[in-house]
Amino acid sequence: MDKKRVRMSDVAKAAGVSRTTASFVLSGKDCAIPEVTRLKVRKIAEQMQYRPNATARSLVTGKTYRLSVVLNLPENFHNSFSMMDRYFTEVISGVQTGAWKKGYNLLLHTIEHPDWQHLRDDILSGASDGCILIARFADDPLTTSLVEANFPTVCVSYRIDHPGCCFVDAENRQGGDRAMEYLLSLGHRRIAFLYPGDHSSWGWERKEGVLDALRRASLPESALVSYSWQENRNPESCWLMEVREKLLKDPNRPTAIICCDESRACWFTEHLPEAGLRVPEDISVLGFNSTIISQRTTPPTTSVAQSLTEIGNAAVHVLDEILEGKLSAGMEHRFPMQLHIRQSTAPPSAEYEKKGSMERV
Amino acid sequence: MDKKRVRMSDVAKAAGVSRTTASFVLSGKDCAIPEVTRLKVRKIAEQMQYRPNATARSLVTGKTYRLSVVLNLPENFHNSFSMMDRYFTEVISGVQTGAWKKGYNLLLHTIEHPDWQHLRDDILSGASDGCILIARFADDPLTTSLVEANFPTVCVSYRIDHPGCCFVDAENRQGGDRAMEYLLSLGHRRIAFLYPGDHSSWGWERKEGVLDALRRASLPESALVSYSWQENRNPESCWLMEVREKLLKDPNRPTAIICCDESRACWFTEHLPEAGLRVPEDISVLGFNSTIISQRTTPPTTSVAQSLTEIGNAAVHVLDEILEGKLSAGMEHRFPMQLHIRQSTAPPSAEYEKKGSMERV
DNA sequence: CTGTTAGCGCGTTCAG
DNA sequence: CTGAACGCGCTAACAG
Repeated sequence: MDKKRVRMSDVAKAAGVSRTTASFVLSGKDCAIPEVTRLKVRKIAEQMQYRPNATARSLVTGKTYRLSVVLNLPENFHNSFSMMDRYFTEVISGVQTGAWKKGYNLLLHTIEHPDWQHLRDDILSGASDGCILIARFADDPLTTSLVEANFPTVCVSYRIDHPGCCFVDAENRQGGDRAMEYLLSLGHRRIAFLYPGDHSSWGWERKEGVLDALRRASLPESALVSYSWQENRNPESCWLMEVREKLLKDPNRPTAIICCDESRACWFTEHLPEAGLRVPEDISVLGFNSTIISQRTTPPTTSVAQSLTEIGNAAVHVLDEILEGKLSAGMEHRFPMQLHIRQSTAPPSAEYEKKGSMERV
Repeated sequence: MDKKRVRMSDVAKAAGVSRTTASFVLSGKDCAIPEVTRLKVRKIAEQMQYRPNATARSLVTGKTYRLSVVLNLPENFHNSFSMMDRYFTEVISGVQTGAWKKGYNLLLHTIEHPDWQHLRDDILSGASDGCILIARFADDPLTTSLVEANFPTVCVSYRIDHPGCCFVDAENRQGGDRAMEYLLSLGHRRIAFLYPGDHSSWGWERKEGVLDALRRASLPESALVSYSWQENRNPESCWLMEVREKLLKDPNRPTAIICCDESRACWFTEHLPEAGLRVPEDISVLGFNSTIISQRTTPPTTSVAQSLTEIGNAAVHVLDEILEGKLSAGMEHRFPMQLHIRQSTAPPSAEYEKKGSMERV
């Protein structure tokens, strides 16, 4: 079997010095130890293939140089890993870069079902110095419990209503506003708004932005038809198809859709035509995130972009500052959103426009 | 600041029992401790918000229930994180599922440049029980050094030439064979083969498979024109464009391309037409992996699929068995590959076919 | 069935 | 500058 790992005391003995000395030179402290001894100890350590034991070191220093990362669960439990979603891929990419720059590794907690108490215990076990939670919800008990336990925590793309909550997110309100402003400028006057529901801070914020633009244009809130996928517990496709059915049967059909989720938006871009609604001739589709997914639909989907890698990166920086004690709790970082106009949006067709105006009277 | 965490001894004291007793009931051992004391200790622990310290526990048990994961580096260093590649996304997804089933968390080592010695020390620091290396190369010094250090290690999608090397991969040779067989059956007689080079086990294996099919059809090896991107150190696009140039200028131009990398294959599907080569009319393109990336090019790209999630999942199982001592080193797991025929491949056009036959005489 | 004791490997203080 | 000594929080012998 494995011979025992060589310990620091082994190195010290072999080098003919005390363990203290060995400890000092091997942890690279700037204490006053003669250059000769330093070199000798290092050389012996190298020869003996000495590797410091991270666990023992963590036990005494209280630092692990690891950051916990928790993704949310996909809403349909078909797929076990939200990382399949391009959103997570990009955020994690930014987190990875930030972690590297600050000298952390990432501890990816594996979860398959919403057993948040177990997950909380795992996070609080001391295996990491802090925690980055990604795309969870405003009513998430896990987040609340971590923040209340005073565990260094940063939320990405959402926040909870607690004074100690630190988070990094996009300017969702501004993004929603921009999306709506654009559709209004094209002439749309009846617009469907598809979002997760008000338990999601980004869903809620984007909705507020959309309403801002509506009010600024002096249009009634009834111009917006909201659909929430919050309560939906059926497989994904069902909700999408139900919404499509409702759109088709609506006598006063919206001429545009704003959909807060990228993959759902893309589904509409590609699957409304099957049901007889051409995109963008009969109906415009506007989504969010604007990753490669939106770029590659037919036609490409207009989308409100956020810099996901930048957000992930910032999350690590904020967490690092908390850990360094440079930051008080309750910080908020926001990044702007930007509209990427593609071919899934166009002015409403004359026919629908006319019909719309008549009914508005 | 933070009050000290409550320790097991605090719980024991509060419950009026010894630390041993507390330890036994809190680690859920099946020893004979009266139900009353168990309940009492548990209740006190709950009230005091006791969380076992994973570091201390690991120090004494020698187990962390963490698995190290190391991705390779993207070959162009523009993008810091290979996880942006769909290949990694899917493999990690499988790894995550497997890890969850076996009760492990994942330790994602952050690396930005090829400082493999530092990375090796990090992996050998005892912060994890074993290691999964993904899509590295046959000559990778990191892999060699870990295997030789006898650290529990599983390679995914590659292997090194060492008796102790455990790996999980697809049947690359069979996949290459199948791809070539298919193109030959369409009538292609001159085919370009784009691969990383022979330092990559999958590149080499797929090439062997391609040659198998060629030999079986009694065709000369000269029917295959190989291009390797191994030596290429320029930005990605340059290599792609250079190959495209060479294809264009080839008087005896191949009528089909087999490209071992999915995103490169997709680039050809979409960017050969710009240069005047229609796909598939003038030239067929066949790639690998067959993820959503291949499905969504215009036209969709024919591709040899492998079940990446299954491979990732298997990697964890193999590693777990090694850790449980159920498995000797040097295991190999292979998964079959399957051809997904799409619209980027077709019989060679009559003109090229004729020209090809004349020149073959 | 419970308490006592000895480490796990390392960081750090405090006399020599 | 070094060695002895203590403690991080917990597990697991070994006695009582």
